[in-house]
Amino acid sequence: MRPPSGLSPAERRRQKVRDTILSAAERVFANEGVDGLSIRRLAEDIDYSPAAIYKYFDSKSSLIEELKEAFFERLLERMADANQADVPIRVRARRCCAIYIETALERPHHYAAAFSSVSEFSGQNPMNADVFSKSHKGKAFGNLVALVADGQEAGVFRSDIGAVLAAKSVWAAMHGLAQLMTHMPNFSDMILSEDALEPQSFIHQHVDLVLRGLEIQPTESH
Amino acid sequence: MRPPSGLSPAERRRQKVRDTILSAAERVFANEGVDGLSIRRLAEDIDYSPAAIYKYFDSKSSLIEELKEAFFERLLERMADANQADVPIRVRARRCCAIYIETALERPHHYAAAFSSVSEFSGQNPMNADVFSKSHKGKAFGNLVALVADGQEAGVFRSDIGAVLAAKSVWAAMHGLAQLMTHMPNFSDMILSEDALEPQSFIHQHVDLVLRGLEIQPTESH
DNA sequence: GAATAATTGTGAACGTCGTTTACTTTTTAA
DNA sequence: TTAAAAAGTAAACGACGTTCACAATTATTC
Repeated sequence: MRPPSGLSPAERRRQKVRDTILSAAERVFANEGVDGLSIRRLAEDIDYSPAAIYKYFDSKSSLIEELKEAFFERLLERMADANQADVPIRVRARRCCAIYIETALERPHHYAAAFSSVSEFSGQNPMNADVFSKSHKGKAFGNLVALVADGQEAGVFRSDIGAVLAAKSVWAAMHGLAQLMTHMPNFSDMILSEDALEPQSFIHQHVDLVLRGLEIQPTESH
Repeated sequence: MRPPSGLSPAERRRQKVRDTILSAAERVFANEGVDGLSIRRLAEDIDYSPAAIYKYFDSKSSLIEELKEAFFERLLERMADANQADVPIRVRARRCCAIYIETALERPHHYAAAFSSVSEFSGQNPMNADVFSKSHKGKAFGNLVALVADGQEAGVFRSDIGAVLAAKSVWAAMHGLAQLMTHMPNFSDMILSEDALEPQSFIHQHVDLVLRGLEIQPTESH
């Protein structure tokens, strides 16, 4: 019934409005974060009434959820690019970790929002693991686990720790630096003032220190 | 003029009301976080009008600031306790790191709030470093730097990285795990389900992995 | 084509919030 | 006792997310 393009004109028109809303939200959110983004302001920006937004999104939080997912899609792509099979595992791992932090720093508000709510894990719903592994965030973590497993098989990484657990440690270490650099004004400043080191160099040093803890024969830093 | 106790009756009465507000806020905040804490609700809890709170605190955020500072005071104490000079540096460092994460996990909302706002560092105000080093958070970091320096002098930690930079790496790594465990429902769940490891054991493994990267002669894990 | 149904958009309202203002009551100081 | 300062309040302001009843538009069916 529908033309080969797959979308009816009505559906296309709807998508267009949806995208207008999303990109207006993206613009505000990237600059001012979740506090600067209000449905009413968004509506004014795109010349709609506030109520109109609710024909396209269930709630403000679900709108933001889409922004976050788009960010993690980008993050996943960038990490996949950095993970070329023909380069040594040690280098590959370092590149992936560094690109993770750098991407987070490019969009600090997105990254912060993704880890903003404290989970109240009252009842453990077993489905959560599934929805996680299908999100971009989950896929990025899956790639990291595979990377660690590769390194273990190659005899470069310690095998006395499970690949999943090791990946979690690495992730946590990278996440922590990204979070601190975006959330603490002093943190990056202190780096420059007291130690005369570029932020990027510090990222690499951090990545190196953490991965060194995972490697069997630690490389002498050069 | 004033009695030896140092505080006039009026001042004591004022302190008492202030404490009433603070402890009511603490109770709500610890259980429900910043979203559950509203000035109006707080006022109702302690049978005052909302406007009354503003005779004791400039704003909601400055009230929360006090809750956070109290938490970091506690954190500082706990880390100082774990840092006994007579125990080997390797163990001391591991204990300090573990207690940091565990304390964060005990009060996830406090910990999250302390790192919730993304800094917009438009103009770098040079005073920030000073106010930081005088906060409990800053003092805790100062202790960590001293700990790292100790280890370097003892020939246990690598000296090719500045003590401040190394301390930042370690802090970031610990912070990351605390943050992920409190913010991601899956994270701790996955640990148990897929790897059958207690959260506490995972914390120690993480600490060990990171500190291993800082040590000259990596200890074989036992 | 006209009639019907579904979708899209709106203004006004509800209940929430942090905060301020003008005012009264209580406590302190002279 | 009287003047000044502090503590406490009701009411309002402006902003927020969200819902509801309703008008306008578009799509579907006879």
